Amino acid sequence: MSAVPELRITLAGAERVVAEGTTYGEALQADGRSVVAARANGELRDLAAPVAEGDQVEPVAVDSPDGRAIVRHSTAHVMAQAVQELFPEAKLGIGPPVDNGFYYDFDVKNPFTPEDLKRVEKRMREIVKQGQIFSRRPVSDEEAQEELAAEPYKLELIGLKGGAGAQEDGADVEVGGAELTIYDNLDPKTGDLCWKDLCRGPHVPTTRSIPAFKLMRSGGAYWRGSEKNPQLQRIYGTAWESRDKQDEYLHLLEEAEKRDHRRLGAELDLFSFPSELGSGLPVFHPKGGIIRKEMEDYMRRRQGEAGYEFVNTPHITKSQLFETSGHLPWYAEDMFPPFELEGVEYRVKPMNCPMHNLIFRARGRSYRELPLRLCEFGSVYRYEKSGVVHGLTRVRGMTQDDSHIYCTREQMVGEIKSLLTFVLSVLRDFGLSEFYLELSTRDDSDKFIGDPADWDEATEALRQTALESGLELVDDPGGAAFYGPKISVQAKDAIGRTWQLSTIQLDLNQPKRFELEYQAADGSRQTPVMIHRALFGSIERFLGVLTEHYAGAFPPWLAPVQVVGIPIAEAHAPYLQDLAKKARERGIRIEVDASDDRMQKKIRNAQKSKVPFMLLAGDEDIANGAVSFRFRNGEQKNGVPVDEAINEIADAIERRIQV
RNA sequence: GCCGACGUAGCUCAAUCGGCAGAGCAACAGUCUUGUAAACUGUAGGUCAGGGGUUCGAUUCCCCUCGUCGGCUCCA
Repeated sequence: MSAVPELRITLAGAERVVAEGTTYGEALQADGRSVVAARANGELRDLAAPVAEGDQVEPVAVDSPDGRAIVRHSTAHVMAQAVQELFPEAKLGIGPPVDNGFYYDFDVKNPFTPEDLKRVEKRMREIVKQGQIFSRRPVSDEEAQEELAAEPYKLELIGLKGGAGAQEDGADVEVGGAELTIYDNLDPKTGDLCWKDLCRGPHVPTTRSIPAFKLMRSGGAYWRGSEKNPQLQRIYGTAWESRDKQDEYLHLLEEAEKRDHRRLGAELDLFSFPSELGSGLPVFHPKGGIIRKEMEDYMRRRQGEAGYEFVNTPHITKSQLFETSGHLPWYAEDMFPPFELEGVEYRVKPMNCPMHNLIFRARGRSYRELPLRLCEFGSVYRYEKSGVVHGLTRVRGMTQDDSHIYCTREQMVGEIKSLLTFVLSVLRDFGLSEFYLELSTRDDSDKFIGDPADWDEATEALRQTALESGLELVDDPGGAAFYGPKISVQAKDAIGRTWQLSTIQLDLNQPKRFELEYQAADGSRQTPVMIHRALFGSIERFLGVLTEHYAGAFPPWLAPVQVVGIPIAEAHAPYLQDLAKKARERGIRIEVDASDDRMQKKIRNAQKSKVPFMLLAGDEDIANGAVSFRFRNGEQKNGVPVDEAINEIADAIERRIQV
């Protein structure tokens, strides 16, 4: 009898010798709970897989990003099993882990109802409790095709294996590697096969290794992400390494719901969406109007300081202008339909750039004028498809703080660089502090116009600047505007969500199409480079984002009402009216609540409307020429002399601080 | 645009298995007024999203339109 051969491996940096046939789980002494998989030579593996000579082995902790993804992926399998048990006719699509959870797509005759989800979740809990074993089994293409003959979508994936594009739509989760594998779910007592799925893995060892999960919602989803394909029914769920983490996540969702700008917009009387106007067409009420005005005033000042020139252009134009710009051939389905006047076709504008081009072209331009920075709060209208309209973040009528900068090719890089600095400084003043950049480029699709060489040059200029900024840069291939590549600034809000705000787009096409020219120092005529720049994205969207970022509790400089004066009793109102008069002279937006509510009710009302400062006055304060603060967090500061109080408020407004 | 859910007073929600539509808050009126999140009493408020159909009778059942919400696709 020969001795069992031995293998040398490296475990978490230390050399070890183990018997052949040892699994990663054994080598790592993994419990399948805190450690759910292994990483061998960089590859994720099942704990049940055998080690190989020379392996570098690391544990994959359940609370690591990979660990969570594995738990989520395994939970998706459990869900699919439950669905097929309850709905035997359901055909499997794909079921990958995603941020915070997972989904699985099914082709079913009838979409899932909330009751269906409850049943599925109940069955899932039974499966988890049963502790079914995830067992990996390599198969040939032919074997897989035979075993999965009843799963048309899986068959399609087998055909795609390794093909380009498989990675983009999540299909690689099913058929990622060189060889196909099927995961069998086995009854832990009898070893009987309960269910199986084509899958790359790895998985947690048993369904008991899934610590916490919950089904969230269902909805339609196109097969492989294309609207040309049939629509499947997707169920989303969340799964976590512990019940606590899951509760934390669910709590975050609740928090996000409370911050929803659509809810706060109504509660704080900022804006509304009258259905009489049509979908995606907001109106701003006086309080929302104040915030907009503050935003716009601020932008006017900053742009004035930064060498921008203010222009104005109309909302409609002859359609011909958009032929020239290239919008109609490439962008028409996003535009409102034309209407005819005096035998000529007109359009509502979806973008301001063509009109700014006409201003540039209105007379001969000299290189001495460049960079020429035209800016406008330009209202544009886009025919957004009915299913995508969403609060202020996706509307059909919006105002962009739009600017078009015309410069020489030599100035291009410097101009983009200073633009990026400008953009970030503005966003910081609005209280946003965490950013990353996204570089949207063209791919080989035919929705882009112009010479690829021009695109390359423009893309490189943007990339160079983005890299120099030191901010994280994420690639977004195929995400460019039809006329040029763009950098977008993504900002993180107070609860960690990111929003696309500013965009900086380079355009080497429109200047040619509009035959824009300037005269260079040597007397020659040159085509300028054009940079599109919307800093807020749109004023509407930015206001929506700020509303969610601040949860409606705007910093004093933006708050519609900055101060509410609250008399302790009716007799104290005139004193506060005097104070209010003084404060208004300092530009402070103050109201005195002289209603016949009781003082406590007035505080409650002011608190609910998220006013930054409450100033209370009763006999005691009046005797001392003072006033008492109540802040939004409930703290108070009593007996502050009136002038001092006004100074404190004026100072907070001026410095744009949050209180 | 596609899949699904939903639409009752300004807001949040009841009720009617087809038979005169109800509450709290908000609004309005009156009474009351002392220290940091809800005083009391009363009044008014609805073509039950809009249109069509079935029915003796529709807010309730069916169809269409509009709008909202959750997804997909798309996007500032």
